[in-house]
Amino acid sequence: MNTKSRILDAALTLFAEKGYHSVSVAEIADAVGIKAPSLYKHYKSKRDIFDAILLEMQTRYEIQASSLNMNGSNATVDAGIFSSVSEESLIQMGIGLFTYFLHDDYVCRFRKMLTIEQFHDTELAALYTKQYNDDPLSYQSQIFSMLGACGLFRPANTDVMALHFYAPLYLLLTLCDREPEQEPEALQLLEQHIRQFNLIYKKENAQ
Amino acid sequence: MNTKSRILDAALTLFAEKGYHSVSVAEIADAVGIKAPSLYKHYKSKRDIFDAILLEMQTRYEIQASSLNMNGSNATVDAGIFSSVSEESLIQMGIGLFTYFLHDDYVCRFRKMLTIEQFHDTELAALYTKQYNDDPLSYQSQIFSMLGACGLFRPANTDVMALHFYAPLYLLLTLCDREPEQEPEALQLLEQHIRQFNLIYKKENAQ
DNA sequence: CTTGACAGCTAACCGTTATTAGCTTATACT
DNA sequence: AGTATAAGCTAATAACGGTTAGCTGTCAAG
Repeated sequence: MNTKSRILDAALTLFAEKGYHSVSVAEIADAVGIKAPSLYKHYKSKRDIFDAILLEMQTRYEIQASSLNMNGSNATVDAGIFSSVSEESLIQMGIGLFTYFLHDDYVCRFRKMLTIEQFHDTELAALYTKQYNDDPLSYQSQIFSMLGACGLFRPANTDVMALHFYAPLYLLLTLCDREPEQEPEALQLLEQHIRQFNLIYKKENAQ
Repeated sequence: MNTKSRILDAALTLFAEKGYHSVSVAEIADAVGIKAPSLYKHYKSKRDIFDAILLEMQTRYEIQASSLNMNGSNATVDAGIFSSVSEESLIQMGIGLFTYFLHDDYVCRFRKMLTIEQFHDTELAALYTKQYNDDPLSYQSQIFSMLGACGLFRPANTDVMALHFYAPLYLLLTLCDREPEQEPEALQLLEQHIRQFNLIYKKENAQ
């Protein structure tokens, strides 16, 4: 990996732990293994590094999201995948989403950074809300409306269903960001949550 | 209000918006209407101000929590209150908890500050987890286990029930911290959530 | 009236911070 | 070979950070 992206990587790690202001450029340089002034050969200011992280992560997210059709309007989730939806496949979806969010190194550090910086700037606040509230919720909502149309789930307000499905996931995710050692309990609770969710919303006669 | 507590108040406001490190003592002094060195007549360091906020808010919380019996072990929630539990009373409980968390000025600013500082220090992380995850969840769990014992709710894993009830509340709360103008939609969604929750878990023959 | 504590001020200090200037070296291109 | 560009370095700068010293005025207690 070249120096320019190693700087980004080191900066992201530090920003995620202590926040933008609490990290000095010397610290970032140290983590990369160069001296502070050398950073300026690659980025024109400290703020520029932050902005580059933002840009990088945003494009990364959009690629990921559009490949999953998680982006707002044009919903074309393949209903075929869920035509034979089972409890296990729902659990797999939940745990998959959860562990991706939790273990992808970049995603994880970026989320922590946004968490710390969200009140500084309305742009960052909007970004956080989009990535960790609005997009996942509308994605889930679409899935449940399809499952409802297929007759697999009871008819119900799909926005609320999405909230019921996603909010526990979100809570446990932010918990594990804070206390990584609680991950096993969190995973167990997550599985119980999805099982109970399935029990509650699934039509008795379905499958 | 005397200067000493006005300093605490101003500092909390600033820390909640920008985080500890991004706020200078000059800024705090400015907000109070004095010069920076005068602060040192009341607190011996910047860190001391932060610690005073922590102490103040922690005792405030413990008073509030013990009056609601939200504190961990000794659960003696008065089951009588819920002996005639209705959908409306459940909604009132949820919205009451929500608006208290959201509108109490001190509670709100302190939560934001903890959100920003949670990754700095394991003590702060533990405090956040206690106040916004563990305590509310175990409180709700106790309530639901009582309601289950009364035969008003279907038997189910009460920890998961608590998660189902509280997690949406938590998500919407952190959303409103970030985007206060979304409060009306959040409140509406919250009410729908509780209504659906009630519909799902309540025994059909109850009442 | 005197004294002493309190709470404010200005000036100064010293460490840290982001950033710039200018030098050196190595690599790539002509 | 010669030259230009890239990427590192050291040294320096200017601003800002928290903090201390020391002065002034106020006000209550003796």
